[in-house]
This record gives sequence, structure tokens and C-alpha cells, in this order.
Amino acid sequence: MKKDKVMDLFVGYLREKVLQITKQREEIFRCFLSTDTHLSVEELYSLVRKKDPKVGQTTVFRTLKLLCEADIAKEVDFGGRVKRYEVKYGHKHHDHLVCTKCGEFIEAVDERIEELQDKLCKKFGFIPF
Amino acid sequence: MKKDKVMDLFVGYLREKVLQITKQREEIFRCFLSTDTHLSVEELYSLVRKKDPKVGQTTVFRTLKLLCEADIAKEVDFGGRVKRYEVKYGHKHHDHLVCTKCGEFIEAVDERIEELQDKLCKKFGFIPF
DNA sequence: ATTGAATCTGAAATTCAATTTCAAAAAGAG
DNA sequence: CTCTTTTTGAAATTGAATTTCAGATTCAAT
Repeated sequence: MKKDKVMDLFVGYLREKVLQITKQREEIFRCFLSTDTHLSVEELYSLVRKKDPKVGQTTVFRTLKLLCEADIAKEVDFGGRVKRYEVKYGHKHHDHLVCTKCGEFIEAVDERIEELQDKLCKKFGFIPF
Repeated sequence: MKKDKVMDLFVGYLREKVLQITKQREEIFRCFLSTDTHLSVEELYSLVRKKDPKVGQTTVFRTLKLLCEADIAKEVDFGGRVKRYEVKYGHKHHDHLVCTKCGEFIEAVDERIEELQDKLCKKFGFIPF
């Protein structure tokens, strides 16, 4: 199953950075991967709390940061003030269409757009993210 | 000169909404249009203060909102926490390439991407912004 | 197992931009 | 001029992001 691979990636990252694999980090990792929505810290915190009410919001915040560094999560910025995070590992790069009124959004993968975006980035010395 | 047209647009918008054309609003409008950068409220406030130190930040904030409503300004969201505003009137829709490390960015207009974005939006019932 | 050092955690504090509040000032109507 | 409405801006509030710090936990070496 794919989840194990991602877990390996996370474990690998932690080892590389000489960080510990704690039960909090594991739980947060699991909760995060178990959804396919674009969670805010608060929302993920709520999820995690259902599994283990003792975990603090700060730890969720920090773990999410680690997950981003490990390329497992990706920060996505819809118009609002809250940051959201999506699973990056195993997901193609894609765009989001976000309603400026209600925040509703959809994910869209368009090969031709991707290709042009890549070219555009290359042209200006950027790396697509 | 183009600026007059934009001013007309602003004045028209204010009239429509039965709002007054005050010297503060005029000054903020002028300062905003005089730059081609992507200003935050704070930055625009600084500019305005040089012209009239009595203008308050709140008024800048509110006027910027009006300018957005009038389609003269557009909120753009680079990764950071601060909102930025660019001149929308008279500017083609375009994308931004933003460095995730330093925030440096460039504007890029790519006709083919624009076209595909339009199609994508249409396909899902969105209106490009 | 014990100790000592380093890491991790989470409640609370802090930060900082965004937004709201409210009383005073300015503008408009009569 | 007087009354009413709008506008203004200093100050307060909000809310998410981030930092702080003391206590808990883990690790490594005995």
C-alpha cells in the first residue's frame, strides 16, 4: 500500500534531520494522509484531537511544517487568511479554481497548461512548485 | 491620458454607490495608480503619508477595498501573510512566478496559457479573475 | 537501571496584518 | 445656520501564525 511508502519517506526525512519519530508525529501524519481535503492547521488539529485529545495545536503546526519540508505536504493558498495544506506525495502538480465569493474550489489537471507552466518557469529560472 | 479614464471609472463607481469623492480618496487613488508595483496596505499608506501625513491607514485600507470593487485594483496573493494590490484597470490578466524562498516575483503573460485557463474556467463554470 | 544531555511537547504569550469600533470632523440637505 | 448623514482616523479588536519556555520524554552512555 502506498501509505507505507509515504511513511518511509517521513521516517527517512526525520532520520536525516536527526529528529525523533514520536507518537504525536505519527498520529498527525496519519490523520493528515487520511484525508484528501485541503486542511488548515485548525482543521487537522480537530481531527488529531479525536484520536488523541492530548496533542497540542502547536505540535500539529510544527509537524505540518516538517511534512512540507519532507515534500509530503504542500501549502496551498486560497484567497483567505488561513493557510491550507494538501497531500503532495503521489499527486501530480495541478491548479485550483477558487471561487472568490464563497471559497469553493476544484482541482484541475490540464496537461497542456502544465507543460506551458513548466516552460514558463524554465524560461525565467524558476522551478515549478 | 489614461489616468483620467481610470479616475472617471472611480468617480463613476463612487457616484453609483452614493459615496463621496473626498480629498483622501483622491490622494490614495493617485498614489496607488502612480506605482506599478504590488503594494501592501502598509506600503501604500507610507506613500500617501508623504503627500498628506494626516491620512490614516484605515482610510487607505478602505479605499483600496473600494478600488477593488470598482475593478481598478486587484488583490494578489503571493505566499506571504500580507495582501498586495496591483492595478487591474488597463492590465491584461497574467500570472505571477513567485520565489518560495525570497518572495521575488515576475509577471508573465503567456497567451497560450491564458487561453487554456479561460477554457478551463469555462469548463467548470468559473469566471477568470 | 541511572544519569545527564538533548529533544519534544503544549499551554500560554506574542506578533502582526486585517478589520471593526466609535467619537469627532466634514459634507450635504433643507 | 441646523440637522442628518457620511467620512475619517486613532485606538481597540480579532484571528491565525509563530515563538517562548518550563516540564515531559527520549536517547546515549555508563
